[in-house]
Amino acid sequence: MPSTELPQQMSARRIDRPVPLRERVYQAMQELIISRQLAPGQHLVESELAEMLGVSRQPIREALQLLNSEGWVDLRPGYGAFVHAPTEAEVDQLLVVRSALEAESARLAALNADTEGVARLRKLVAQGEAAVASDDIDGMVAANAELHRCVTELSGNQVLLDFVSQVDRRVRWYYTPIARHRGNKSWQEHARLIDAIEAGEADTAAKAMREHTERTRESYLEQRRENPEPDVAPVQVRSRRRRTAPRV
Amino acid sequence: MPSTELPQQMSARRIDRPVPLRERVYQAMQELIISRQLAPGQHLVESELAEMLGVSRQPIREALQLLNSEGWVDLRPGYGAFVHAPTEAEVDQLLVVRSALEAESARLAALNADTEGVARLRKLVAQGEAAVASDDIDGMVAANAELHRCVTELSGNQVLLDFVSQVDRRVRWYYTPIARHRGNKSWQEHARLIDAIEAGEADTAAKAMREHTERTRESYLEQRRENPEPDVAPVQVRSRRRRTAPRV
DNA sequence: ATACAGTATTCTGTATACATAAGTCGAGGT
DNA sequence: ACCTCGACTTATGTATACAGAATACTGTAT
Repeated sequence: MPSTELPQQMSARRIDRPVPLRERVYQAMQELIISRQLAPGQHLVESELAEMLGVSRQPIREALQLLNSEGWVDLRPGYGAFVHAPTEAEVDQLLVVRSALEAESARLAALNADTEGVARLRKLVAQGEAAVASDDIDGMVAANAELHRCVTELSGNQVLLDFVSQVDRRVRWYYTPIARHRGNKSWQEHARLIDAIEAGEADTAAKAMREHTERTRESYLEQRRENPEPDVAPVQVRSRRRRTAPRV
Repeated sequence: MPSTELPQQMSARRIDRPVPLRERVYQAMQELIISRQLAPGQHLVESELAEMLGVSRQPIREALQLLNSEGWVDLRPGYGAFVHAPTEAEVDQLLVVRSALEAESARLAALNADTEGVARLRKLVAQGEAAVASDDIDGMVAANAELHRCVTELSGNQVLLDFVSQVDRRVRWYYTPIARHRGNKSWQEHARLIDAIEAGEADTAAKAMREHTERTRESYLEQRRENPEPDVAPVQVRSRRRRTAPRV
């Protein structure tokens, strides 16, 4: 198994606080999963992970608890941890949840956002359109993610932000191999959304966001059907290697 | 610190699977928190919990990870775990999230529910009304919880059910000391909701649920203001006992 | 009396070690 | 050839032990 570096320091963190290994492990594993280095369905052996990341089993176990609670891995008691393999139904369901939460975000943002907040949104739209114009796909995706996050922040509801963030990370994972599409259209929808937020029209904003996310969802499902990459390793139960060590 | 029994076996569980201690600890601690035996703001010392529950620190730590990720306790790295002390703002925000998620549940239930599902809902309403009639408060609360859960189940969206369940447990915690009120009115609203679900009127159902939960939320906040029990122990930093052991 | 600095203690973070349950492989019988 | 039973292997579950960080206390000086 390849060795991997643990992130030295996490970003938004109190100064000089040594970040516990479990958090670095959590972060590292999440990225390994997103990047498919740990494939869906794969059996995660604690001792292998420990060796791979250069830590003991304990921080691994604690990180696995978190990853499990957020739907990244499945834990079978007494058996082990497995990278979660989302089914198409589950992806769809998750996108529905996101849609509902983001619509609520938009509604609240319309009620709460001040002019400064709207300005932030406008700026992000400009960034996104610029990225589209220059065919900068990563920039497009980044601007999109930030825009959605910004709307949720402007809702002023921290709990909502927590939930949306959680959902979003999972969606982005499922989404990763696909992503890039629906460029221009999407930004037009964004503009309309922000108009509603600026005008303080809660219902309009919610509706705009819902239609926007619904369209994203449809487009996602469509793409996925054309490109049935994901649940390739559906029931791969165990990656048991040879029983006995290979003798030289 | 008083000693406490760990639940011997959990309910919905594969047969003969020994439930890991971490899950029993998680369950036990959640109940200790809900029942206020562990008060908001209280510093949870791992070794004390371990002794109290008769296990080692490791399962305690793993349970704390879960409890943290679900908002029951706060972890300060290098310092310790504290029972989360929800502020009024947070409770409000959580209720908003629940409102949004349950409205979505109702919408989907209207689209998905079959006659058998509607029958289940009707039966629960009957139970609730019976409980109201006989002044059986616990029965009322239970029927109410089951009804809401049932609606979410009928949505056919498992992911949504997971999220709603999580939110619900937290809400119920905040709610515990208050609960009992708004009896009859609430059940009338339920009936209207179910009518909409039966008729397959998604928007009406969603609206009914939203209004219902909004009203519950207002009533909750009102009650809380009259009865400002919760964040009593807001900043109690540490429950350090004596420095040196008391000599006899 | 108050502020500061040093010291002591407690707790967390992490690693190691052992017990147990789950699963796999192989042999033997039908 | 297939199925069943049994032993073995492996990984998880749990406990214990140790190092280090954070905090609270105490004593002293101003």
